[in-house]
Amino acid sequence: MREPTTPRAPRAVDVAAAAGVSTATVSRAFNAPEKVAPEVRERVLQAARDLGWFPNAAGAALASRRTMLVGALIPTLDHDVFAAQVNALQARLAAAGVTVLIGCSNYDLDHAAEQVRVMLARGMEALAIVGEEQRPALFKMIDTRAVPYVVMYAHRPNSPHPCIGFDNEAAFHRITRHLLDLGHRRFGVIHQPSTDNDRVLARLEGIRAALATEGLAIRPQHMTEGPSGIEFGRQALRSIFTQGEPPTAIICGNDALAFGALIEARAMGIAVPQTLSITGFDDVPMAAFTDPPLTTMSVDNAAIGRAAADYLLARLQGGELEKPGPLATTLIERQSTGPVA
Amino acid sequence: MREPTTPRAPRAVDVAAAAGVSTATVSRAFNAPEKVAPEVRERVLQAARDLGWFPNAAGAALASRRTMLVGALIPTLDHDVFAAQVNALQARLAAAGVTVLIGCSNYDLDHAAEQVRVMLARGMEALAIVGEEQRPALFKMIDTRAVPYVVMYAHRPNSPHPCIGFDNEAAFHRITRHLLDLGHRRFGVIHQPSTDNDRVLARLEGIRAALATEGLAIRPQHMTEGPSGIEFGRQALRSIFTQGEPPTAIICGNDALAFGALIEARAMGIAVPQTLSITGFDDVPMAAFTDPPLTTMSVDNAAIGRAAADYLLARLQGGELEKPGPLATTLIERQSTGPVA
DNA sequence: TTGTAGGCGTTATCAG
DNA sequence: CTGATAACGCCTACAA
Repeated sequence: MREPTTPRAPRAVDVAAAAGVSTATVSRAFNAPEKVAPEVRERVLQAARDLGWFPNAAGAALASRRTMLVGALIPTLDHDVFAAQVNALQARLAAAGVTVLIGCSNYDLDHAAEQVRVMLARGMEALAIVGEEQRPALFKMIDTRAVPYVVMYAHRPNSPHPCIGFDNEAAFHRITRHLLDLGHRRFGVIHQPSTDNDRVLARLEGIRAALATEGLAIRPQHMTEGPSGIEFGRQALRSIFTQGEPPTAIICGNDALAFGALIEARAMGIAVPQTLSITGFDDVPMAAFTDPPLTTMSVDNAAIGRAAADYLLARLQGGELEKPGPLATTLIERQSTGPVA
Repeated sequence: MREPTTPRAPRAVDVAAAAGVSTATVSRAFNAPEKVAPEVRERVLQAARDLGWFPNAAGAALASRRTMLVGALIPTLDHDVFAAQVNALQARLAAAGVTVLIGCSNYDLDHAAEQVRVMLARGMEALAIVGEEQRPALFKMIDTRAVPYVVMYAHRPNSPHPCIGFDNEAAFHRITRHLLDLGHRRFGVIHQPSTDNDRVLARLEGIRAALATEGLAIRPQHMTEGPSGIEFGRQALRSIFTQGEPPTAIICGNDALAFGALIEARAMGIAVPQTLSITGFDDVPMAAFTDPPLTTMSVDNAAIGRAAADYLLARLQGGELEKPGPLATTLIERQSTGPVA
């Protein structure tokens, strides 16, 4: 039979009374154990255990002016890439006693700014934000409060923000170069929605710039934009192949889109890579096992999360760090790309 | 040029002074606008905007004894299933002004209990926990503080906890039945680590019970347990097919394992479904596009998150609800299963 | 409708 | 090493 517990949580005074000390000593026993006589400390800890007490964070935050809270603002959790980053960020920060609060913007800039407001109100000591394309008000709030922050996932050389991520433009320049080297001259692109999305925009720019070095450009009808996912990849490939002379290479914004393209190519009897080369981005586990295996770019998302955590932790410790450099991406050449026929 | 901002955040008194009212009115203007004269309210809101002020959550929590915080404890974010649930939970709760704090246990029970301790210390008003297999201390802490909670993802008919999820045992009973109906009599299983994992255990029990109705059981060498993922799926299939008379049907704990089995079967020249039937679980997007398309079980994870949010919200509003029933799962019959040869 | 004043639970300062 | 005591920022009776 459960005793009729009072839902009221025990407080420091209760522990103090039980241990026969003052609340100051209770506090010290938890936050600065070395300042308390071992014997007394043990008595306090025991009393706390008995009562099931631990410091109330709101009270502690108020008094100490430290919340030990860091916020992570991402588009959505429903995407491997962001989930992996946050997961790593969180693991790293947790080890330092910092709790991570996650906010999702659902790719909506106003929503993102609102989330940051909430986070700041909740006393985040630092922030990790995905994407530098944000409402000015967002960065203004952060600035006003002088909260350390880092832009995660993307890294743009001339960004005014500290960024931890890879250079999207360079990465897609690299992919495009790979295809150019294989002799391709007619390209198609299947990409995610670019509105308010600096990463996608940078990727498109990387493709454009690489092609321009050879005096090439993509025909408008071979540029397709739509929801990230297998379904749109299929649709887009079919659309591209019914719009005049088809490309010999298609660059996809991520692996899911590439899977869709691969599937539809097979359905349409288009030989990959003999007739058409296809590239992805992310290198998800399945990419190695499609038929043919997908040429794609590997990004270490966990490393991004860890690096962001380390950067923030250092800033919290007071350091004025210099802006981090870009993280590397690796082109994984598999069999979905080949020399132009 | 940015002015030399004082990093010190403005407080309610500052706003009060600026608006020529008392702090009580400032508070009311934010928390009970209807109790403030429209004109005064506007003045306060304007002053707050000018100063960039919003209530400090720690102070508010302390005074109001409400944190508007709900915790979600999951094994890891690095898994579609949990990320989707949390994403939906969070979206729903955010609409009610509640912030979600996520904790990851990494499948470690001690870590999970520790996370709950932290969450409780931070004043969570309610908790959503994945899995009912937990340290007794975890539920004791929750009970002691009389915090509303719900076990998410799994639903077991006789669980002492309020559960929002599907019945793992019934789901795998159903899959097994499907294969039995196709005439299969020799089975193999490829599943995730079962240690401390009630969902996996329930699934295995569902398979066992279904087979028992036909007087059948799985040979030990055809039961394989390992890390969830394509790689182990491949390995396990190969192992199963080198251990005496092979099964004609293999039940996998999730789609990733099934993908691995499918890939390895193809590599070994085993015809699916003619020689071997394979089933997955989760119905991830890719499942519809493997060769052959995968027979699997569809679970609406977003619905689980939403239902958990609704349940918790109702509890928070004071209702003593009855325990929710199980959510449905749907068998998606594709071409990776067929009649026994 | 508005103001006054006390308290929420902890930590930090300063004596002792 | 330990104990009073005063913040911390806000909310909420209660009184006006």
